[in-house]
Amino acid sequence: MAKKIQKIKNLRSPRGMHDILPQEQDWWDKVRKEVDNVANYYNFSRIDTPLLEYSDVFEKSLGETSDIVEKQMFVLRSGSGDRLVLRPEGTAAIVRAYIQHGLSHLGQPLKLFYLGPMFRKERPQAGRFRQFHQAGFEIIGGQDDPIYDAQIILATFKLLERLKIRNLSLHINSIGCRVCRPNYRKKLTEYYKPLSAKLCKDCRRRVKQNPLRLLDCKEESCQPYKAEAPIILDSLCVNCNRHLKHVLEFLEELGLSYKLDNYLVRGLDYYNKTVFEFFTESADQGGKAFDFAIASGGRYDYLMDMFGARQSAAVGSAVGLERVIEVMKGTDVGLGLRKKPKAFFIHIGDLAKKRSLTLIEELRSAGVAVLESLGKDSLAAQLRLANKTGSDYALIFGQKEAFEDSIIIRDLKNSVQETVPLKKLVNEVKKRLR
RNA sequence: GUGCCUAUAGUUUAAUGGUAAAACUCCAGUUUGUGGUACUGGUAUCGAGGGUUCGAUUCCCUCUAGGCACCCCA
Repeated sequence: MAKKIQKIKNLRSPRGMHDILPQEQDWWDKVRKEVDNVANYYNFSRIDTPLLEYSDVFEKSLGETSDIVEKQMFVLRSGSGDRLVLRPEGTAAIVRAYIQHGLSHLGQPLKLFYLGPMFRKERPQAGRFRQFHQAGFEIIGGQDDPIYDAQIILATFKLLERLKIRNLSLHINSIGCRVCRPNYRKKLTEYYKPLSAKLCKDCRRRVKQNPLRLLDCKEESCQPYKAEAPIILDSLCVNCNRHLKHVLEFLEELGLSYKLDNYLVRGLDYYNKTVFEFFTESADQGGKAFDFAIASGGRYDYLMDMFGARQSAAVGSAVGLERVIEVMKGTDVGLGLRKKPKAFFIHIGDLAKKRSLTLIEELRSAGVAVLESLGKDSLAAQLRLANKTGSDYALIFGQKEAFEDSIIIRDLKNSVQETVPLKKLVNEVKKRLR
């Protein structure tokens, strides 16, 4: 008795995780290619780390109270009971690899880049997914020279520029260091505490838990207080101040315009001194408006410290590729892909069909882009496909031609065709496709 | 994780308490070896599970997924 095949119902990709379908791949190819180009241009070497890491890599480094660690990590338990997590970001894993393999020996600082999927267990929204892709640049080790901050920003800018992202605005700020940040936090808290009753619900909580986040508030009623709040620039220590000043000078030297944004604070604990985000305004007119960054980064000397690096200096950036592609699609710039000319092979009859296999192979190995649909036997259907795929020529090989050792080359644009001997096929086709 | 809205063919959208229309796409064909037009036909257990009902795609509940806001973030 034949077993009944049970259909699997409700097949779906997991929440917030998407298939990248063939129609989408051109965009991704373009992005991957430009990441590669820019990395090459600035001498960044590629590094790939596992999708899984021991949870310590992120828990200790991003901050135990950061949202990512508290509730956004996918945690797995291995057979032996180790806690593994799907990486929620790239930097911590790269620093781990850097330390583990003693990559400081490759020269300092080391310039690395990566591209791959990241995972965060968030509620999905436009521009926010549970599996998403980031490309990033890192300059690790050596001195905490502000020139590296500028180089990272430059490389990131160059990538976005090459991807034709218009109306970019670069926001930059310094969040100080272990010395000056606590001072600023204290000032901020002292300023806000008496105002507590007048603030929005979220801000009242922020005063106690995460004062820096007060600067992020978008609530109308809080804006006046925000405007009067002390800004971090006035609290920076000499060192941090000088660092920021140099970064800005370098950006000016490079002709990169920026907006000093005193309200910019980043979510991860490991940042110090320079933090920055790239926004795009193009999406505001029509289409979806993004009020989030498409790329961001900063200096993370403390992450190096935490992982026990000798040279505790590092700076990096990450680009959200889904967001970038979304913006690219919203502009009318398009991909500007040049179509390669191609030929479509058509067979008629059994003999011709059989011989098609070797003929097509011959063409392909000679470097000719050949399309075919060997499973379709009707001439009309094959021609229709040739037309739809945008092929330039149809190579028609039928019963008659198979006997004569010839083949028809048909120009699909002007419907002119010519019969040529098989021997000349490769050369004739190559000549025409050039 | 919280709140609100949504869920019908591959896609975009209709209608309806009595098992579903249309457009585009795709597939096949319009008499046997010539395409892009036209014409014909085909493709939906109406997100999943349960409940109310004689009967639900249509009403109710749960779950799942999507969107928006919050949280946070690329």
